[in-house]
Amino acid sequence: MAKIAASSASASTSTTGKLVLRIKSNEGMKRSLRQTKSREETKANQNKSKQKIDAEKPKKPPTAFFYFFSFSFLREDFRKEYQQQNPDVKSMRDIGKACGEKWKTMTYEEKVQYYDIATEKRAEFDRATTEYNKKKQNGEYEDTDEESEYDE
DNA sequence: ACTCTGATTGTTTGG
DNA sequence: CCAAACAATCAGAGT
Repeated sequence: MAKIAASSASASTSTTGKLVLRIKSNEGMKRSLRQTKSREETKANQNKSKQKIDAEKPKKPPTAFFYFFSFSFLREDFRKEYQQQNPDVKSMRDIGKACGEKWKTMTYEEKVQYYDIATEKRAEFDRATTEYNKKKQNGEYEDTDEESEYDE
């Protein structure tokens, strides 16, 4: 069973985006991602731009898994226990793997909790995107859409 | 000392 | 539809 039916509670919301559930062998997924975010943060820090600029494109909200991930870190039990079980483990990646594995083993009901949070967050993100789009319409940025071509 | 990388899955977005 | 990118976390490792 363990089949993640697309008819999830979050799916009921039927947000603007279409939820395409496709479970494929993503084994070959590329993991070489460039987490340039660190640089952005550092850069921002150097810039002393503590205030976040809403004008920027809204960043992608953390997924359910990420919430679970962060939550696990908040849970001292998890970290402590894991460290006790794996004293050799430095920390990050290994725990991530464990989390991922556990995540897959988690039941739908367990995951739905995080999914719900992620769904709500997505709604806000969607709203932010809309507002961002609106702002763009004001002609605030260089982002010249292809549709901006109209006779004059 | 400061900055980056590393790994996990899910969601986003563009072509 | 497919593929690539990017979201947070923290400590280790490199310069």
